[in-house]
Amino acid sequence: MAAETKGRILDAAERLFADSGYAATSLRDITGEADVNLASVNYHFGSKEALLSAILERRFRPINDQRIALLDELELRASERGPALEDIVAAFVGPPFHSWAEAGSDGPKFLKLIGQIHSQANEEIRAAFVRQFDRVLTRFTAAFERALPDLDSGEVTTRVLFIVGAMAHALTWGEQVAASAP
Amino acid sequence: MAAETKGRILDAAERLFADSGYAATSLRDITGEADVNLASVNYHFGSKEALLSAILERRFRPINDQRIALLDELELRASERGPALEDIVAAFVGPPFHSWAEAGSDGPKFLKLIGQIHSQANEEIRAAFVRQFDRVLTRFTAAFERALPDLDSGEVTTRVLFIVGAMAHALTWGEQVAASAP
DNA sequence: GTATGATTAAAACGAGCGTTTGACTTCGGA
DNA sequence: TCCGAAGTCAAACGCTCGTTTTAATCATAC
Repeated sequence: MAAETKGRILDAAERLFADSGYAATSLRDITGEADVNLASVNYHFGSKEALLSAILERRFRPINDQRIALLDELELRASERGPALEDIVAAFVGPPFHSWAEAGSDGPKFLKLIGQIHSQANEEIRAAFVRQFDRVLTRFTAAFERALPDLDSGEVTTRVLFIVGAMAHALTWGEQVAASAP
Repeated sequence: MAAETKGRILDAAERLFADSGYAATSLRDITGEADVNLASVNYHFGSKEALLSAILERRFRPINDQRIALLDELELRASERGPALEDIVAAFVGPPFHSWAEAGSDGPKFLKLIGQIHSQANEEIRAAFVRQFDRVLTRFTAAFERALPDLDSGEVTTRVLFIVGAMAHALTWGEQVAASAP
């Protein structure tokens, strides 16, 4: 029963964190939704914060692995000047949306969580999150700089920031906009 | 002393909400930072949520007024085909960054708050926030549709979403990126 | 069948939360 | 000078929070 309980907690917590944010979601909300005992969160994960880390780990690892793999492939096949800008963007932006399409009805929830996390300012959470993306940002920023040799690296960093922001925001709000579109 | 206390609460709450989020910031944090009595928040504003509304009101009204004024001016001077796309974008994106430059050291904090609010999913807060921007989004979406007659309105809505997201995210994270830039 | 280790259950802990209360200051106008 | 409204203050309210504890239950190997 252990694995099942852990999974139910992860699923419920992911859904609730995505909808209401980390601070606004209580462990009682989570265990109530998952229909498990309150104490099981601390038993299986240790703390509320460790639970969040487990959620991020479960979802982001395959996405970031796929990003790196796509970029590896691009760079193998590319000419000496490196991959085309559009291909790099696609390799960066595609995987999370792809996961969305792959996952069942839980997909959109976890994408909303990404957007949610992006604006949670708690230092420890931010640090854990940024650490997950360190290798990805390093690799992609380097690829972008190679594809955009006329820009200084500060400008490239800023533009990557815009991509991430547009993506995160679309993941957070896209559902509502899509629903209200004619 | 009344006005001074109210202002101190507004300033401190804005700063703390921007740094840590609404749910994660307690009234004791706020009154401690503002060096006022705990009860004064409920005395002057009624509740924690009403305090947030007061902060939004104080900051967003002039920005949105300026956006509308800039768009009015653009449309007055424009040809029959309406203002240029870049000018509409500038009228939309400029005011919050402009406020940032105008405000003193408090400016960046309130811009971070915008990004923070954008991902706070509490329904009441979201509703109050969206209501503030209703007229702005209506006016600008119409202007964008006129400037981009080849796109259907759903695509325009999506692209406005990207602009807002890139902006909100840059406001939230730009400080850190700027600090880490070489 | 019973001992053993892993899991679940129920209850309670102390701390912090938003809010309310009621007494105490402050201070301009009668 | 006194009054009363406006504002401040310390204290407490009831409640929910994350976490811990202790006991009950389960599965499994002997």
